Amino acid sequence: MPDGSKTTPGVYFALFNEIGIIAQLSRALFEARLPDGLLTPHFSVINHMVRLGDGKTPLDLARAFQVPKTTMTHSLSILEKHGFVRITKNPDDGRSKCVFLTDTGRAFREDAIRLLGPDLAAMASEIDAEDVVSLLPHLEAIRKYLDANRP
Amino acid sequence: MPDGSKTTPGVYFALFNEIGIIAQLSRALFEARLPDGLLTPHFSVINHMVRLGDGKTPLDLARAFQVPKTTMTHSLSILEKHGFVRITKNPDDGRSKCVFLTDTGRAFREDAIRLLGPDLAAMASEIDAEDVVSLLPHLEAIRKYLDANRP
DNA sequence: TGAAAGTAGTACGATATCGCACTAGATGGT
DNA sequence: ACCATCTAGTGCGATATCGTACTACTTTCA
Repeated sequence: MPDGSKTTPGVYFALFNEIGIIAQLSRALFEARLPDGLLTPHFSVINHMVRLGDGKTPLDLARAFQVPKTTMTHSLSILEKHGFVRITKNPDDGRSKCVFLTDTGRAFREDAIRLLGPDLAAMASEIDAEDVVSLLPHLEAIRKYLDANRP
Repeated sequence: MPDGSKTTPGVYFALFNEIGIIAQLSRALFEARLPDGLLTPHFSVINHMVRLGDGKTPLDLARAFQVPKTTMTHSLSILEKHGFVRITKNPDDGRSKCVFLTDTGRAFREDAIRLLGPDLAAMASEIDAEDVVSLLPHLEAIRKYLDANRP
């Protein structure tokens, strides 16, 4: 019992343990395919803007990724340095800014996805996509619970 | 289709996205309950040693947590500074060392688990433990696949 | 046994993440 | 209109993570 492995809390321990390791390994896999200095967070921000539209504020993005705004400021400065995004003043709010994708940014994402294709295809041959689909709602529920109960 | 949301690769994107966010949120939840300068990796190493036995080498631990050995060296130095572990020479291999738990380290873990109890109990009321149990084998399969196919 | 190759750990430097504190601008109550 | 309060973004400092390169020791094999 002191190890918690059979108790109810132990189940959640095990869950977060597995998830933490998967997050780490999948991140490493991603980054092995990205060009030189680009990391998962950089790709993720671009990907998010392609999927859900650009023009959001840095704080919107920070909230979407559940990171402190200082972290997002830093990530965006990297993306801007690479020419992947363009950051403008927000005409509706003098404190704020807006982040827009550039063609270079879109191309970066396309390239990354293309380079990642073979890895995901290989994975699909061993981890059934239907299985993954059935996992997603449960993970989503856990994510939403944690998000709603943040410290 | 360019967003990948309906394609097979898109499913894996979504999976890793959810998992990444859950890892981040659960980590933040953990750390809110840990004393001052202690973080999840510190707790995890202690917890691992309680569950699976101490006396392992730093490299063993690095492999168990899928982190570079330099990261583990750093984590262990923190744990040693706090008096949670004792690091000795390995009598069987002059290059190597052995990491042992101290009573202080065990007490730290007990305290952390106790402080975390209410959070996990609250979670159990919304996220069914049986659901989590049924997720674990799938997550384990994914983790093992990723581990076996590291870059 | 002696040299080549491999392994454990560390030092160092680069970058990421994040908390704290500050500035500039917006908002709300009087 | 004014002042208190709140909010968006940033600068700074601390720590975590990780790659590279190095040392010391071990193993392998001729």
